[in-house]
Amino acid sequence: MTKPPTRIQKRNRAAILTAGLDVFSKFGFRGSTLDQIAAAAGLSKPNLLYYFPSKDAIYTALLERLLETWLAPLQQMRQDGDPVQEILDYARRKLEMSRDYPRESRLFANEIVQGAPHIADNLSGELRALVDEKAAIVREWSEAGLIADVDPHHLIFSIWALTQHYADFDVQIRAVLGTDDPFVGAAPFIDHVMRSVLRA
Amino acid sequence: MTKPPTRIQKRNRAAILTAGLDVFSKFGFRGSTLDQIAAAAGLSKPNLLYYFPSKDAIYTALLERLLETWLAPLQQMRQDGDPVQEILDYARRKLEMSRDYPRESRLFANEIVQGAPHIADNLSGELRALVDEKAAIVREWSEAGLIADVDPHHLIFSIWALTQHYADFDVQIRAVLGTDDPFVGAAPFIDHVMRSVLRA
DNA sequence: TCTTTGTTTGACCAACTGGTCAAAACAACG
DNA sequence: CGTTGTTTTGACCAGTTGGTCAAACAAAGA
Repeated sequence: MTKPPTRIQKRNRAAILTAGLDVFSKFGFRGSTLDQIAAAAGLSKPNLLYYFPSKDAIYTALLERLLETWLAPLQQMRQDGDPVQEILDYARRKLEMSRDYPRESRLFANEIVQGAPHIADNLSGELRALVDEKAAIVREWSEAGLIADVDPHHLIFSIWALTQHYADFDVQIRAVLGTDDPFVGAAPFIDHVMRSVLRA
Repeated sequence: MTKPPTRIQKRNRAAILTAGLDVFSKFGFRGSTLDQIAAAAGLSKPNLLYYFPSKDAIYTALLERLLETWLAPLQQMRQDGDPVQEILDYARRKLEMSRDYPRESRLFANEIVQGAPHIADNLSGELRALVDEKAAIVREWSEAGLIADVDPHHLIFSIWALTQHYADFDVQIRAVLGTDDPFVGAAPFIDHVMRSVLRA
């Protein structure tokens, strides 16, 4: 029987997670220090460790919370509905995620690029199952001649790649474009790409 | 007047750079330790520091060497030549880079995702100039009606995203596909994407 | 008020990290 | 061989890092 969290617990846990997201997404797991996170959360380091047992626990909590929302855009893709529009909408939702949650995107990118040591199970479990399920739907659309004959898995990968790139490689894009907002022009371009690819 | 490197110097410097590439690409700059690199190179830590003055120097040397080869695929794109084929070939070369040099790709990805602290100058300098130059060529092709009317910068970004994704998110792709080789099927898919997008 | 429970902190620790240094070991060459 | 320059190493150091702990401090209910 676990006790309900007090006001202070709620506030401080939230502050720590926000601070952790800030720091971990910028420097990766090993590149981040408890002192940095504590400072960002406005707490002392021992106080931090009063709420979370370890650095790893903060990181893991963040990843778990992230994975929930991370798969939502794909989950919303429905078999009943206009195929092209469904895929276009998925790509749009995914791009919006990159735009609205770039820190989450980079946290995820850091984790994956470094070999996904904390979430390997999830990738070959939950994620794989979801992707396989949706890929089957796309395949049916293909076979029914409703969209072009494309590999469903690679189609999904291409949406991940195209959308996450704008959040993860943010610095590079801004440097090349010379703009402050890396997303300018991205939405119509990706829309055009997906439309072209799906055209039967 | 700098002396020419001895045999031993050549061998050890090369071993250190290889080891550094292995380690840095896996764990990022801060996540890697001199002990790891020394062990991977088969040297003691002080011996490592006999050849390179600091951890930073190894990392910087790697990045510099990398940037040279990293831009080559884009540099090879020529204005005289079939537009669609030139862009297709660029995408193909870029994908081959990801397949043949995944460690380099991840080293680069780690650096960029974490804000490119070591190569920010390069991005807004050399890289931007090259991209702008090639984007101008693509724009001319568009305006001449030789390819579809697409934003040249985003076209280049999409090639980066689509190709690098297979090296950088390697673990995720392998987990979802259940294969050992993340690149299976990637080449024809990307080819199809680019052809569709460029079709006028 | 007193007591209980929850919160915060300063001082501390052991392990690790990047880096130094002097001395030893080795290689090259006359 | 002996000398000279190169390479390697063990011992060491100061700063950082994740984490502990007892004690001080606040909240809140009885």
